[in-house]
Amino acid sequence: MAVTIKDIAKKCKVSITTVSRTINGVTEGVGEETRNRVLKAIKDTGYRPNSIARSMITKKTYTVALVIPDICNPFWAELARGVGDACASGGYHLFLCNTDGSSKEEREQVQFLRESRVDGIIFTTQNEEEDNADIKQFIREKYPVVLVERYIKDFKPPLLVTINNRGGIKKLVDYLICRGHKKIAYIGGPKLAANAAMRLEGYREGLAANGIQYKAPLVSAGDYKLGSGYEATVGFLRSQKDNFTAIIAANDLMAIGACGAISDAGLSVPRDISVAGFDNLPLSAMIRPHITSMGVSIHQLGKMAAELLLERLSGVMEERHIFMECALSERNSVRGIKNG
Amino acid sequence: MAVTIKDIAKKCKVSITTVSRTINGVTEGVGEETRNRVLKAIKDTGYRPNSIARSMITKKTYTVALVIPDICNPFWAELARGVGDACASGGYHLFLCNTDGSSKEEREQVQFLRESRVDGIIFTTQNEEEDNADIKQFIREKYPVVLVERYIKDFKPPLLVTINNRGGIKKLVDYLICRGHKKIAYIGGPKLAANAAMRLEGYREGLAANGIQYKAPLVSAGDYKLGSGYEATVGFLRSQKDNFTAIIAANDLMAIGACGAISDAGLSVPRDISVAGFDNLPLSAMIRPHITSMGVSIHQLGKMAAELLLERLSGVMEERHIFMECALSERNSVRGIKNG
DNA sequence: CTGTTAGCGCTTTCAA
DNA sequence: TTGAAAGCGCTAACAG
Repeated sequence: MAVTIKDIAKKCKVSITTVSRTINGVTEGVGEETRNRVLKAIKDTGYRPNSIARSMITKKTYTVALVIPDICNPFWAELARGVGDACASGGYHLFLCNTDGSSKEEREQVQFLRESRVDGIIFTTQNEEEDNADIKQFIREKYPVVLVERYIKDFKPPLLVTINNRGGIKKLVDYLICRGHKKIAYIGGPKLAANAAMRLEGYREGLAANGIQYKAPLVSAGDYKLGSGYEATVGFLRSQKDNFTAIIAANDLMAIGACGAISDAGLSVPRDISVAGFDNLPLSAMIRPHITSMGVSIHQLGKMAAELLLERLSGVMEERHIFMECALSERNSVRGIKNG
Repeated sequence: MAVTIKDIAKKCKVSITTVSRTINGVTEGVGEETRNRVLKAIKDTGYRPNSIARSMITKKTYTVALVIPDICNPFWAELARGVGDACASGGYHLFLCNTDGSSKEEREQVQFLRESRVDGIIFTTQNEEEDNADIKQFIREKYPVVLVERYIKDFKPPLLVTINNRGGIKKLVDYLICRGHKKIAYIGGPKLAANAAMRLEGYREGLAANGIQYKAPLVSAGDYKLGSGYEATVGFLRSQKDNFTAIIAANDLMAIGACGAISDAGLSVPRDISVAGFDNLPLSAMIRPHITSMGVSIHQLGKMAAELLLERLSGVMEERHIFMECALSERNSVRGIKNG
């Protein structure tokens, strides 16, 4: 059996209150000598206060939950690290929950909050299955929740971190056009994902701003996974062979898939076709070719989300919406051309 | 304030004992009619039992902690997913802790166990800083801990999952030799890592078994990170140009780095130089070239570790050592040659 | 400066 | 079939 506050009290012949005070660093109300005796007993026995018991009274667990689709996806891993770092700095611990996009797991975590196991939750990504009724309800009840890149129709959550998707992709289009490309294919995200819609908008807007006509055959919908980028590119290569000189993928994973397809077709990136991605995964700078990508610091994204949550948990009740701007990381998957 | 068991009891005009029984599915001792009334009240109020209070009595949290160096490393992410999946299946929740290899964070988690916030811990990787005194002590005290790929000198933990590093690399050497390679360079892991030593042993053993002499200049020590694979390869290319036709990297990340260096030198994998890795990361099958790699299923590795822990938590006290065998995933970073 | 007392929300004997 | 009461390990008034 683990040693408890009672054991220490008995050992030192003081009350548990005195021990409690010592543990909690309450110097006032404990004599120097007593205090040292208690401290020594704690050290000798290896006593650790039972934080479950403590939580029961304080209603604080110093624990938060992060809900993501899949930690194996480098984007979520990076985000999780940012969240984890911020939590650690703030003295919080982190629950990890992989949902694979299912809302069942999300509900699980929400229960966790109700069961007072966590002080707050960070939800990421759009759940495509339903209308987020649970989360909406939950936020209305003032539970500490922060949403990351999650857009709920007709509902503005008090704590939200988002990326400028539309603006980011638009800047990427501008960039490609500056580099001489005029025929730019686009591999989008899942039809139901809100941020995919925004990215697509950015693409259209970018073309329009440069007086280039939008062409449906040059747009394909992927699922943000590598394979779909590959497939889409195979499709472009088959049916649109000479109608594009560059591909923008709505995320880096699909851009990597696109590069694979191009390479498998015996062509070269960027010599034959340029490819640009979105998200700016650290991975994109590691592989060949290094993928030129638009994005925010994902680690920072996670960090900010966690900081927002911790602030809220420390009592700050203000609404906050952090809107992160994208920056270009120019690498070598895009080349300049003369005649698009 | 959240609704408690008391509220339900009051609402139904029964004792909290009756409510408790209903919550816990104890049918004996609760009348059909009473039971339904309670169930209805629970549903109406959205009551969730406070699991902190429950844990205090039962001494169970249904929570385990996973301690890894860095979730951003795809190896650990994959492992974490395996652990997470097994935990979810068993009704457990998962704490994630990134240590960056520092033992401070590890100690943190151990405290967590002492504070009865988690029921058990999975520790991964060798801590290179010290002698694992804390963990050893902890295991001796019979705390539920499972070690993954962690080798502690003169100490056999009761619950352990390891990879056949030596045998795996040896098989990889055999494979390359079968494919005609005789001059095989090797990029090892960190000098202090126990599994790096085993992998190096496998390399030497593989050469010896095939009557090939070990040559120190063809061996370089990396740190399991991509950059070190790159650097090592640059070194080989500079000073050992014609002395090798293939490179074995002690992990896939370094193999990817090696491919990058080769490509940057204007050479091609596998045409000019073959590269093989270890770990068999899913990532290795996604990039170009697809990296031929030896390894175990990382997801499975994590799953087994978690299952071992959950078994232990369910009362099984047997010692278990799972020794996972490696398998080759033949892809296209290695080519057969006639004259090594 | 120190201790007594009353819970936190729940489970678990033990009686009724 | 039910409930009263004790207590998990701790904090937090409130006394002394």
